[in-house]
Amino acid sequence: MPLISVLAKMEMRGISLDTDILKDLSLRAGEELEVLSDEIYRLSGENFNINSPKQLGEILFEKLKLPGGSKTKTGYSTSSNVLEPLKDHYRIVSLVLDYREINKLKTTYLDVLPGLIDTFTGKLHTSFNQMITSTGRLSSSNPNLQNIPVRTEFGKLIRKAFKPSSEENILFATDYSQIELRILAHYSDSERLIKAFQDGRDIHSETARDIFELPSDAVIDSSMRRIAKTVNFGILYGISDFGLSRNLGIDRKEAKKYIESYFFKFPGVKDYIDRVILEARKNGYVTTISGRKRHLNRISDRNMNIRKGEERIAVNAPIQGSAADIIKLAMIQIDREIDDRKLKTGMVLQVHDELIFDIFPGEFDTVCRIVKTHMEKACKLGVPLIVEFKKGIDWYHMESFQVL
DNA sequence: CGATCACGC
DNA sequence: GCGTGATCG
Repeated sequence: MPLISVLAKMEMRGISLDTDILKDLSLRAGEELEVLSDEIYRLSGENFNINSPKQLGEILFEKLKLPGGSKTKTGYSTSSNVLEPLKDHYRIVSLVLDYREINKLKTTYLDVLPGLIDTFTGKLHTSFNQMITSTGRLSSSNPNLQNIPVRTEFGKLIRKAFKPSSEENILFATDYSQIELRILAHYSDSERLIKAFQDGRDIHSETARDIFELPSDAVIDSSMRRIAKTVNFGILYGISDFGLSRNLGIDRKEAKKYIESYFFKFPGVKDYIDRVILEARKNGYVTTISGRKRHLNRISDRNMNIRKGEERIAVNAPIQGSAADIIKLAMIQIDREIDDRKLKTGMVLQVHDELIFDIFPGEFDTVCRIVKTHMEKACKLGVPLIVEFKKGIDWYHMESFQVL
């Protein structure tokens, strides 16, 4: 059951892009960048290239003597992880972060996407690559439509330009809820994790209760939930205290406490991690739910950094790769049923755990059922697979709804 | 062309 | 953990 024809159809179908919206946003971004750069130059007492990490580092950490200091071999690190903690104390840092964000959006999306519209079809056609990633995920390029901004409000506005193929059509988006953590629950057979998913609980709040040792009815504030969410992601990525401390902006010792506390509360997860690493050492590879292999030739390397890196891959690859397997199966089955029923609705994008459709008038309810069924039944795990639904007149104005 | 940075999951 | 892409030097 090949996926390739599904991808080919998605690529050929393309997606409609309203270039007027992007042109307007680009203009606004340009004006904002002008204001920001003028102010950055004024505060630093000279003009320089803000886009050059080297020049920026010298201005911030040598000329203005901001605390923080060096990091990389090429000089000072100016990554958002370094700048973020400084932004409330130094206005220039806050301006630089704003500049970075807007400049990124302008140069990567606003000014590029309009030029990639196919002159013949009038649409944007990405390439979905099946042979690139080491885990079995797809990748998308020219343009990459798997990294369209969603996090910041200005970035999210870009999604207003992505529209269905006609005024009558509707964009429909479905995504797997916490698929990777559910796969972890499945593989680890962790009682706590499985119970939480079976009861339909908020998994990050649940984790917060566990690692902070709070009663089950305790109210979880946003900062505790944020920490728990980062810990959960860390677990999926094969976590190190170093990585977690960097992500949370705390010291390693504290990060280590969170991890230990997590493993104490979720012993099944700890066992799974140990098990999959042993499996990798024995076989030289790990596998996904459908049997895809990820080879790990350096899992027993003498160099600890290399070894630990391979171990993180051994933990993450089966989880990330199984999620990719599952959504691919769903895509094939959805495509077949849409085809069998001679519907005009088409799949337009896949974003790892998410599918986006261009729905034709009159087909809405049918397509919702088809997509829900095939996504939720693509694979039987020890926990339910849950899919969430949104619809809208463009990729920005998406409203959640239930499919019964 | 490697390094750095930032966007997504 | 997995990607793509812009920019610098």
